Amino acid sequence: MKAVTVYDIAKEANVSVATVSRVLNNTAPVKKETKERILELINKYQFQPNALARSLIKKETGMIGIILPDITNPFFPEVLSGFDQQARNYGYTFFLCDTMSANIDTADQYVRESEYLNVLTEKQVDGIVMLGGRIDLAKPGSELVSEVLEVSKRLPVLLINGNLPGSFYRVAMDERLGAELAARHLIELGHRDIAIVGGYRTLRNTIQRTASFTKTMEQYGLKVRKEWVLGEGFSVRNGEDCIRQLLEMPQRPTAVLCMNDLVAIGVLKGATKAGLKVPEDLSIVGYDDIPFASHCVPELTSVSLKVNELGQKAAEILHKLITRSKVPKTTLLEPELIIRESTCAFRK
Amino acid sequence: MKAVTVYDIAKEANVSVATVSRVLNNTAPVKKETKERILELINKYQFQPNALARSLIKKETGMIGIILPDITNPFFPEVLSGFDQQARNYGYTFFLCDTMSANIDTADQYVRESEYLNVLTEKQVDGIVMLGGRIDLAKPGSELVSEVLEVSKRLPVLLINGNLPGSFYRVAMDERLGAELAARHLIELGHRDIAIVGGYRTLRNTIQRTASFTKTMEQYGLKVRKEWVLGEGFSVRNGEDCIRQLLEMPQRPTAVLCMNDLVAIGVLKGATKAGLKVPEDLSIVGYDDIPFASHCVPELTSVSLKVNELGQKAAEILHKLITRSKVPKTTLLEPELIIRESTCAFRK
DNA sequence: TGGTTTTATGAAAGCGGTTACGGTTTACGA
DNA sequence: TCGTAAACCGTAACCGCTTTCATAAAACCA
Repeated sequence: MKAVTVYDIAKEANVSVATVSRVLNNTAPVKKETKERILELINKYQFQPNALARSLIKKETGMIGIILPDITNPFFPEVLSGFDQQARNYGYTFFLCDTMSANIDTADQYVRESEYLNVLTEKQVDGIVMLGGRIDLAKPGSELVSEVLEVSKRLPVLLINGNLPGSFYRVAMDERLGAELAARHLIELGHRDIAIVGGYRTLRNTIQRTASFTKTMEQYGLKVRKEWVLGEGFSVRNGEDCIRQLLEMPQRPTAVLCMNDLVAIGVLKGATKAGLKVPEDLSIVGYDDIPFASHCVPELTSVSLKVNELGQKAAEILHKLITRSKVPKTTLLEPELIIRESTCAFRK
Repeated sequence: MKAVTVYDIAKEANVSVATVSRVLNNTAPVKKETKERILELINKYQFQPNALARSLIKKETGMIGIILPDITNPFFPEVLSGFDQQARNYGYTFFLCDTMSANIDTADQYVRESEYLNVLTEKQVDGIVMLGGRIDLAKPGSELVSEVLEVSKRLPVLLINGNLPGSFYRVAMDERLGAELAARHLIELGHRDIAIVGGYRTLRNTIQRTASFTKTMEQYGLKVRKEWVLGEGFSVRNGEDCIRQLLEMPQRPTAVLCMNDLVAIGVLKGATKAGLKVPEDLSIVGYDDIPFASHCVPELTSVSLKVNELGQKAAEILHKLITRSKVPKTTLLEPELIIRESTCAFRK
């Protein structure tokens, strides 16, 4: 069944394709009865203009690409949801590009990001959002970075929570503030012995949070023990590993700051299994405030990134970039500490 | 900065665009040295063929649309992940179309599905997957159904877990088997008083599971109390509501089958808060086996839909449809009961 | 060696829209 | 009544690629 085109409509309406196009786009005045005749035919044949042809000449597609490492991590759907809410208002549709589904190693993931960058530009997307993944870890001058830089010359690229300030447009959370809020909260509850677990020691957010947390502690005259800063990863499993290690130490912390909620859940799980009561024996602060944070037992105190808002903001900024509005290189959002049940005052 | 085109390459290589196209697609023999010269230029200018132009004439885009209600529900990312793993092998990129982000009411959602159907066909996607949402609830003959039917005349449409067998291609879990497995498990643990909570009474999966569960019970000479079949929804909140209601009844069940894991988590949460021990005082079986099911305390016994596999299968089938291979109208996958810690033998 | 196939390439016609340009009408004010 | 601006509409070029058709040269075969 061949699809109907503007030519079919034009012929049957006894007008030129130009006129059809004009009523389609409301781009020039058309006589009322002509317009109605055309509209009727459009309706009759359920005519749908071919977006490819239109985009080809208009040089805009209304398509955006989002590259992220793993849609299975609940953090990302939340960002996506916010992004979608906002992007929809601008009429964008987006490609979801998952670079990690199916547990592949990071080298492969590097290739994936690169591949997607290619596919997306070939498909002529209006803009690209990169979220997490290798680009967050990449060093200035690395191959991936220069590739992204190259792409961003051709079309808007926005990093969410990305690294390398200055080189790229990015929207991110104020990591320092988040860690500071967590630190203040625990310190004010009377905790002195606090561990920091999870994350990657080479990742910007982990570094910044750790630094800020330490700094805040120091402002209160407290120290963070080196051996209590541990973990390499963002998974539940990682949290379980960490708490096991911590509980084996001669000196145990009374509170733990986790680099994300999955890790926090792991810690919670591990601690509970080891017979500890949370929060009485151990206070836990998560990070990200994913939806499940409020569904744990006990409900998790967590630094809320207002992730949804992050997504919304990203869509807003990307749209500005696409429409060539002035946009600051970096936009920071303020996190908020959501105090729930997994933290309480330290009791001797 | 204007993008480089086949013409630019052709001119500089002293050949026609046809030849460039031929080396690009390996579609006809080209003299070796000519080919090399062209390849070099392609590399030199980082030439990327415009996919729009190509798709316009080839009548295939390598793009797929996935319409789902709420990416924030962890069930969907898991399907997506599986879908992606497989779709990638075929070279597809996909649009994520969320019809519910931002908590809108269902009427609005109806419009969204319809809108996306339009947008996707205009963008000339090669196929569409519909997953959950209104189409699952729609009655034969309803406006949405006839619309989807109309679309599916033009391009392959695949329903995951969809309703209306016969009318559409669909891949789904064997709901009857899942409920049967859960029933058997609980019955063999000695439970006699079992509640069924969550879901929507008008939804196929809820109906089928309830029927199958009831039937299995009857095979053992047991009955399901009417007042213990309750709940309208798939949220944690809904689970909490249900368990509260159940605990207020004079007769309490000793086990609960939940229509998904979110509901199960709600039940777990509510029961724990009410001072019950899970599983000693109450056995809970979830449904879906989302990743978090294994992260709860206690870890959740759940009917595993092997959701990832569902996604993979969907991609496989959609690809077959796109390439016009023979495909059965309905494909059923077998669920599996994952026994963890939230169920145990009934003790008087 | 002459005929046939295969290789190698270009010219040009699309794919399905949008839009610049130009030519008629019609409307309107003086 | 006439001049000018606005309304209305068609022709044709163009977006960037693929593909058919035709042609010429090279390779193969008897």
